[in-house]
Amino acid sequence: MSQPEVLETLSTLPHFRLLDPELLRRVAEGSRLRKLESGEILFRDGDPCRGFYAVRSGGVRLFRVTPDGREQVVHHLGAGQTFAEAALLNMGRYPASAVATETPTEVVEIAGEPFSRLFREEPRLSAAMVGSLCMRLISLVERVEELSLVNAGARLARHLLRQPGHGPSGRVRIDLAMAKKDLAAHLSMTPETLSRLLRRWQDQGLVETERGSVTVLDPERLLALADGA
Amino acid sequence: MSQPEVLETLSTLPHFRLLDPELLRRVAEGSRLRKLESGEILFRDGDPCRGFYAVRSGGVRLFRVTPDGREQVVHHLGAGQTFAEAALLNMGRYPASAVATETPTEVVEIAGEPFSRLFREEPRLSAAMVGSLCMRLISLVERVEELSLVNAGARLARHLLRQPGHGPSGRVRIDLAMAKKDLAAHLSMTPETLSRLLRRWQDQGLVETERGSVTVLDPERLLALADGA
DNA sequence: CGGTGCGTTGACATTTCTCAACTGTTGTGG
DNA sequence: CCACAACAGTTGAGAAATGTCAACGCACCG
Repeated sequence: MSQPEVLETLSTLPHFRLLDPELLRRVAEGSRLRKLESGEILFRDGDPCRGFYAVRSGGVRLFRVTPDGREQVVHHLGAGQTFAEAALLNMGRYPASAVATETPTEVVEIAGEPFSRLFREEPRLSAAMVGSLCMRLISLVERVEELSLVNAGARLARHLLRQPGHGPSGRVRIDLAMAKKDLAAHLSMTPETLSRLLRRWQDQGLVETERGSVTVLDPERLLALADGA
Repeated sequence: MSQPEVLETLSTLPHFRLLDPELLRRVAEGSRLRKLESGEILFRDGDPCRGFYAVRSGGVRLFRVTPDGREQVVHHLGAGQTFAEAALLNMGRYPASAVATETPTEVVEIAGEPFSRLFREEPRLSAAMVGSLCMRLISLVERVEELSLVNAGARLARHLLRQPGHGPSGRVRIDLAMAKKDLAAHLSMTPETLSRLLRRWQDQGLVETERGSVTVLDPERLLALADGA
């Protein structure tokens, strides 16, 4: 009964990726696609909780209105992100308001009642959600630790050392998942700084760089740099 | 039957803080306190999952051993933190090894079987866990956004604007939850830089500073700074 | 063959850190 | 109650890291 888009969107969410198709179908049954225009309000702070949401396309802004009428942005969300899970499962009311920021914006609304029941009756569902939340939590904590490092070199070194593919000691090739400029943005530095860092390390024999990959030659010294040497 | 320390530790965890006492007691029944010395192994990568853990005191390091025998640190944990929830609920095996890093280290072991059953039978428990995970997720995402800002001024401005207590427009007093040097560390800058920023803003009439609090006088211009002006 | 965008490099400006000195507060022991 | 140590916070000067702007090469794609 539910549109194919709903099922497709849900199946790509971290929360539900590991669910078996049957269970996923049951989640989808209680869900529907909503198309919004920029500025359209999805729910308001204090509203009773109808359900939680996954962004399929476009963008959503979560905000609170302060006592003096000012709008405080809590969060921006884009495709593939979910929100208001906690509101649904714990609080019964939305703790912030949500508005679409683009035209068109598509969201999947996972209705509260059928979902809550499913959540209660199907431990596989709650376990999957806890699992996906833990995973994201871990990667975010790592990200915070990475970004907390003061100097750009330490951030890059640490990032490289964390990548998988650290096979035999010495000569470890790491495939960059993104373009260098995106990596730079991820590490909160400019592409120029990234380029110069890699250049210097290459001159010092620490790494080799090719298109789309970096080969670590001396993990020891790189580790020292990551610790802030 | 369970030690009072167990109940006390569990009750301070975000996961369980909102649980009613009866349910908390049942979680505690399946838990026990373990005292470890530095270097003592709690579990190894690949072991079947006995349960998950909360650190009560001391520290725990999670690590993986790479194919070439190198030890890769995945994570450090301190008092009040939990780990291996996802391993327990989804995977059945630990994806990393855990070792105590201090003497003494106390952890509460929440045994897998009683807890899993409780998790399956008590939606309040799973809902509380999902809720606490969502909260932490949100605050971490905000932290990442904050740290991603390139210049120190933007990070500080954004941090101030996010604090609660924004009452009447203009003149908003914000009580600092921590000492200035800790705030500086939180924002990944030196105390000197923080001091100079506040000094400059004070001279420009943007804020006033007292011991332990900052009063925002001109939220508008501060917002511009947070956006990177 | 040209255009477009990424990556690199250089010169320069700015921010931020480091080091050092100084101030004020707090807490402590005599 | 006072001297004094310990520590947070401030301020200044200079160094280092990083960003900005501009130019260029190179690959990829129509």
